[in-house]
Amino acid sequence: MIDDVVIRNTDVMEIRDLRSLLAVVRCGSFTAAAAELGYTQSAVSQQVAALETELGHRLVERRPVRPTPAGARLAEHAARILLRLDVARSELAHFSAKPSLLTVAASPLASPLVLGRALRALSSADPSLEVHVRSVAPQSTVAEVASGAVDAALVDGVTTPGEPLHLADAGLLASAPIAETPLVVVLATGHPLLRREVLDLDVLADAPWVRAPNLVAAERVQDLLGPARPTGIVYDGLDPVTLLALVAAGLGAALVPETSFIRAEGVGAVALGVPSLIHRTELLTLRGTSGPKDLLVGALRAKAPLR
Amino acid sequence: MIDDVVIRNTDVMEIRDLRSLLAVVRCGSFTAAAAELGYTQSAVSQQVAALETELGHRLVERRPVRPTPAGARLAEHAARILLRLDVARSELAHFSAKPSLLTVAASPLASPLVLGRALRALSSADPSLEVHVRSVAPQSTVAEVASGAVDAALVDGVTTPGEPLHLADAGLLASAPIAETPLVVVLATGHPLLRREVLDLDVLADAPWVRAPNLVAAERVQDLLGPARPTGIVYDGLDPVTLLALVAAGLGAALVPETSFIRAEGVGAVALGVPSLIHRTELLTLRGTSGPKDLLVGALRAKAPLR
DNA sequence: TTCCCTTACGGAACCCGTAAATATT
DNA sequence: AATATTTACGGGTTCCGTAAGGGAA
Repeated sequence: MIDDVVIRNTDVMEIRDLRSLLAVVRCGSFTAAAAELGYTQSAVSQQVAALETELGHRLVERRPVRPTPAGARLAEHAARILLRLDVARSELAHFSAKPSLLTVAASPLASPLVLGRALRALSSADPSLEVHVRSVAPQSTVAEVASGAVDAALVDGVTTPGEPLHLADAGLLASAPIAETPLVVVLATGHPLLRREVLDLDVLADAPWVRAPNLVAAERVQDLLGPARPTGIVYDGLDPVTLLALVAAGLGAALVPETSFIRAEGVGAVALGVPSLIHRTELLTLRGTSGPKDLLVGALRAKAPLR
Repeated sequence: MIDDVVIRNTDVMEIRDLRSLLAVVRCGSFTAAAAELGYTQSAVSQQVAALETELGHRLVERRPVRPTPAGARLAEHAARILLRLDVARSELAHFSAKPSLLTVAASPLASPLVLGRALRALSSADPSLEVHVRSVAPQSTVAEVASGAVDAALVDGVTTPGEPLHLADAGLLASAPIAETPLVVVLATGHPLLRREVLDLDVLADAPWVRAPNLVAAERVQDLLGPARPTGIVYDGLDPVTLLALVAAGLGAALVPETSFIRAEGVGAVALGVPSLIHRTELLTLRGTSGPKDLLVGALRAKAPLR
């Protein structure tokens, strides 16, 4: 009759609640988050409310649903925790099964020629090994490896020479350097800038760009371009040939790794005159597990220009 | 009547279970882990059993209680997840409160002179600011900051010149370099090796050591010494003067940062002839929060020899 | 009104503690 | 036999779903 009220299991934050918070923050909606999680809106609402009372902070503003600073920070932690849980589960799964199937993801511009040569060496070494390769956007390679959807992933990105890409928490996944390639600016044939030997970024700051976030994650480039938003269009696909076609059509410039492999009608390339920027390829795998992926790691390191 | 058996919430691993697993692995005993967690042995047993069935792997061997490879790996993940949860909670706590009390932890050999000068500058700049300083072993500084027990921590360790100490997951805590100091070997006065200009490690490999893991975390040194276990005694305290007294008593050599501050009767020092090893001090704080600790960061960076 | 989140409430599942059983030294 | 973990079982709590309530566009 008195206050036999039990506030709440003021225990530690639990994974369930953190996952719901993250879904709400990402979806911008309780309803959508619930659908994604397989709960009712009510359940998600209660979970977030429980977190908020437990922590004593409002985590998301409602109408519109938008994270508070505290909520955004907590969601960031939650994302890393959930990623680590994925990795943990995937690693455990590999403790028992050891199939003769090797699944590889590769971002489209991640040194496909090196991958090709390595896989060829692999097949001739062990013809019974079945290999599956899939193209994914660089942003999703970490999740693919972490969830165990693939055994290994080739990723590429823009960084400074010798500097790793820092794709996940240090030590969460194993990453091996594979290649570093100069960056070039591709332009439509006949573009006046093509006459130059090298191109500096400030020359290109005002030029229209064809941005392809799924092909070249270019935050580093944007940083150097300064606060000025690059003009131009966005190509959201995964196909380098389409990107080059858009450039050839005169829609703007694009930044790609120099590779003698990709040639296209109607485009020309000029070296990028920014020595601190380079295109780098790395191989991501789970740590502390063994399997057919180790063969790939070995073959790639053998073929790799790096080290 | 039939099989209305509900196997178990095959959901995600939950924090509670992971924490119990970690406690069991660390304690080497279900009973001790339960006591530490405030549960009964039975509860801990059930939690670990639940994890094992959910993941389909035996995680700890019983009698004696010892983690399997899979369990050890999972416990490692669990430790990092729990640390991140601590950080998250501490950060959230700082989103509201902003007291005029600054609490600092420092490992004993972490450039105490620099800290002193910085704190003096701080006090004269803001006399109303109350400052508490506490000495802790270097191994526990991360936990102190993560749990919010202190606002900042000065840590020292042995590393390679220019190389950070890598004390936590990258980006989990903010770390600022403060100082790098050469390492010296201290020996009892009259020791024949004191006549040399520099000492190489192989000369010292067979010599007796006074190891002080709470003063100089020396895994890096052990690595270089090779598989041969150093002989000698272990000093488990936090007091450099006691360490020097043990050395002066002739119990063995010790490795400490060169500092004109600490002088003791009966010991002499020789430079360590291993240029790849250096003593480094860093300052750890929470990220994304502000408070009186920012003043300390500023004052230390101003006084710091580095950068 | 409509949409979306919150609150109320009830039932089912979960989780931990007590206690008996079992295994190892 | 003593110590330590597992299993059985019961009670209290938590948690989610249904459904009603409320506020903003």
